[in-house]
Amino acid sequence: MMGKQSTLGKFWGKPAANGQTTKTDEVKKTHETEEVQGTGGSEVPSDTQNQPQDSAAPSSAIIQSNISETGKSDSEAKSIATKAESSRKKRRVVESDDEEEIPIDASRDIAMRSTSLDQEIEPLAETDGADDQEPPKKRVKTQVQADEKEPMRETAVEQIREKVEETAKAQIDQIKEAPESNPDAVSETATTSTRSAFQKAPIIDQKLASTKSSATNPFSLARAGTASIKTVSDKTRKQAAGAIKKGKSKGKLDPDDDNDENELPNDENYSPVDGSAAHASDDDDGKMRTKGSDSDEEEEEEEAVDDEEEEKSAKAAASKLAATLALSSSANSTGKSEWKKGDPVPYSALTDCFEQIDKTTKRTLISSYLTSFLLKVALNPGKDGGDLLRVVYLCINRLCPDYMGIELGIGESLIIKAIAQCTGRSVQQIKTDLRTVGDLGLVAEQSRGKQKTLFKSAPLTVPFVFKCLTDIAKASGNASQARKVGIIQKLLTPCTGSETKFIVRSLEGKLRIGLAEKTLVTALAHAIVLKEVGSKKLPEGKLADILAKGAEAVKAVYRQVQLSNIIHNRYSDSSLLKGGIEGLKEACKLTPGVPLKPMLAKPTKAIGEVLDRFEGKEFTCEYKYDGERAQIHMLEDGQIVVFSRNSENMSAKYPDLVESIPRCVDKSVKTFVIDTEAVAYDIQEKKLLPFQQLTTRKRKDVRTEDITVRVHIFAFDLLYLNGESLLQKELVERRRLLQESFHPVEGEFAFAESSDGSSSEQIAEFLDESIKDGCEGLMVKRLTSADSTYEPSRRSINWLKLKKDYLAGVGDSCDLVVVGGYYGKGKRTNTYGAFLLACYDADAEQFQTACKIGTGFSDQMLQDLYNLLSPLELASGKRSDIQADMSKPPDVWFEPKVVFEVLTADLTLSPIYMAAQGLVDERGISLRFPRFIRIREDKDADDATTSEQIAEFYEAQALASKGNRGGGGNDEY
DNA sequence: GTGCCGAAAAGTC
DNA sequence: GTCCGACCCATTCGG
DNA sequence: CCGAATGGGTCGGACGACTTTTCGGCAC
Repeated sequence: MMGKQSTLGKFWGKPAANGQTTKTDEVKKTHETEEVQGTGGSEVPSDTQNQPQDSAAPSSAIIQSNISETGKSDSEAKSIATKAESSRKKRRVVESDDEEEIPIDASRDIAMRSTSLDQEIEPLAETDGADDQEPPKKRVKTQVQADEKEPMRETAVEQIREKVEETAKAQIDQIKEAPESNPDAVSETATTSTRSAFQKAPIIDQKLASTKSSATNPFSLARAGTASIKTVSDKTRKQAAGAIKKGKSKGKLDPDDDNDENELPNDENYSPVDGSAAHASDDDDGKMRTKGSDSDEEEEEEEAVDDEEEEKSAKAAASKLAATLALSSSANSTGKSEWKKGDPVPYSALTDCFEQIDKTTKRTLISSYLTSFLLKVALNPGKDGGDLLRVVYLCINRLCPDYMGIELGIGESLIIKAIAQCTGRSVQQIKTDLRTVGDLGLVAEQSRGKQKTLFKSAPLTVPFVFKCLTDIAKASGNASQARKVGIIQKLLTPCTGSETKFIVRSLEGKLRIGLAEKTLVTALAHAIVLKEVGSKKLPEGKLADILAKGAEAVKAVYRQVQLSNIIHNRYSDSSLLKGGIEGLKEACKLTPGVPLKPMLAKPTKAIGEVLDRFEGKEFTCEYKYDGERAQIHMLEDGQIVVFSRNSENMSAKYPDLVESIPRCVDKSVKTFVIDTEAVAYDIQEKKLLPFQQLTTRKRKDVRTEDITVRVHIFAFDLLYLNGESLLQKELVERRRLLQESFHPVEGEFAFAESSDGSSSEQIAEFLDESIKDGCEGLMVKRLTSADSTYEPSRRSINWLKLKKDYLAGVGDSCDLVVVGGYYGKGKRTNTYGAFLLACYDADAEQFQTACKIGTGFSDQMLQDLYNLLSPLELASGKRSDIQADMSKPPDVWFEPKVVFEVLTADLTLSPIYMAAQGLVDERGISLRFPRFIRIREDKDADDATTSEQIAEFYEAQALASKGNRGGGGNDEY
């Protein structure tokens, strides 16, 4: 133990010696006399890397194996699973006609009801209608896929174009009369061409290699590697198992033999799966880059260069993308992700794509993988044409646009329950696995993997999965949880291979593959462009150019309108892309009633940094109110709608605003969108109330009469006025219009306090003021120039926020004892992911929990902390001198010994933490936004911040804002 | 059935 | 909300 | 002059306190 201590000592930052001292230190000078005797450890953290891993004591060996050996958990799981297997009940789920339904219907209805967006959604409605009438096709087909009749295509480019061409053609006449039976000419070519392509993948490879210098350049680089850096966990292994039969959907399945046939050779070609990409070297990557840009230059003139250099860079990027795209498309087809024309997209096709994405961390690659998949879907979007939309939703874990507020109502516990039932294992077993594996999806997959499937159910399809998810979301009321679990089982049962994993992750709401909305938008944009380009022959530079432009256009639209709207409006109907990219711009404009992503601000560490950035430029400082972001819209009919920061419709929560806002608007104003902060307000005292007060407002079915917490609006931006979008205007202009169009109303509406001063002193002074007035700090914004436009989510961080606790040495910092630990998940698997901290009650000689902490650690630190703390785990559980709420105990208890220095923004009264309980309130005190700073090596557990100190901090904080807030801490609630 | 309580989920920061 | 890490892209530095 | 190093910006994913809402289970 000792040995370890000192070894580890080297890792930690220096003790307080020359670092800043904690607030605690100052308060408590008495203790301070002790010298920092640099355990040899107080050296430099820099040698951390070189530290031989085994240098720590014995336990670390265990840890080590734990960490590096994924196999371990694997085998564990295996044994458990085998046991469980016998008891497993087999459930055969026959896909019902449910599948025929178009799930989107539901959401559409809701949309119409809950917001006035009928217009927006119209296009979708149409198609739905059409499809609904379509008689359900029975798709029992002979589905021996003609495997390969096509001679090889010349190049990947050819291939893509061809695919585009024929399918596009086919699609049109096809949709309405869905080719019933066997692959007719149309559908066949579509499928086969790609399929054969994929089977020949290696050959293509060679060809490409030889033709690299040819005109097809950008595509030829296809083989850029996915030097997979990710954990070589079993997912790769499993991949092979993830075979799917396609081409059939309902009814009994045929022997899988034919599948296997397809499968094996493919795997053969593909087999060094992770290596598959491996022949692709970084070299290639490099070449690709340069070549791409070369060609670029050649192509220059063509387009009116509206945007200066940005344009160029975007192009370069796109050309690269174009290149990777080819790769992805050929690689993509390696998975068995083909499906027949008119058939619903197989879920496995999607998960294949996910797997591919999961293997890389490179965003461009991710994007191109996705692009080629989306393209495929776009060309063959299922029988109702809505699969693209569904796929997109599945990619970002949504069911519908945010503002419709459809939620799954499913969390970890329920999923665990479902998995347990589905695999016949106990909830406890699953939880145990979760600890070691760190991901429920993987746990589920492993659990499933052990089961023998006697029957094979029909494979999952995207529409079916989507339908299940919406069903889950819709379920409510009595026994709804059981129903949800039932649906989950229905989903899980037919899962093969990695499908399980992704189903579960979808339920959890986290795909965890490095793909999220932003990346998806670019991928979608590229897919759309490619589809438009279709069969047209273009010089490759041109293509890159178009790609870039398209992406830019779609992104621009995306900034104004939710992603889902884009698709809703344009891409869900069968005649995908009616209006094309250009039409898109027209169709998706900023409209009152449709929320846009609010602009965000970047944290700033010092006033100096603000000045650095805004040197010599005009800027303004505004109060940063401590409330809730509220984007308020007024529609043409005078209706007021309030959206939250995450585009949730909050109108129901703020009926008072709906009533009062019109009073603040000038007569001339017909429609608007303003960006504001809603702050709790004491109408009697005319003071702002703390955030905690605001959150106690009811959220649903709020009637104005029984509102207890009044709200004051502080407006700081105007995005739309009388039919015109102001996003592109400079902030000065927007602010001017804002002030012209609205007028403050005492106790209800005001403009955010602002100051245009630009010296360091002025800012500092204003910052102090803001805090005295009960705000969090300042927002600093450019006033003029192109950098002052309102750009939702682009340079998403064009505003700066300046909070007192960011400023070095200003914020409250405490030294707290680590008393408990929580196992980490995801990338924190195999270390603790968070810790339970306590302060010290000197009188009672007890430790009182104060907060958990899970941020501020580097990966290395987390690792080191595991090594340091795991020996302190108490087998016997909580020590009796630790006061803690036991309803949700940590995974492990520690002997109180290690002290963390922790920074916090605020202190809050807590329902569950014990710190300083009884000193200022019945409740204990906790920390808002706690983050780890360093280990206090120089402190022992009983040198930690004491309860009294915590209480003092709290009082001081209440005092500091007394000027404008309800008095002290006691009478607030 | 009703009312109460606790756990889970979702959403704010 | 905070924070870290990987990637992308542009710029600068050094041979 | 070109490749390597550097640095800022983005994006994704770990994790925090606290509140209301919803649902299941239990006692009555």
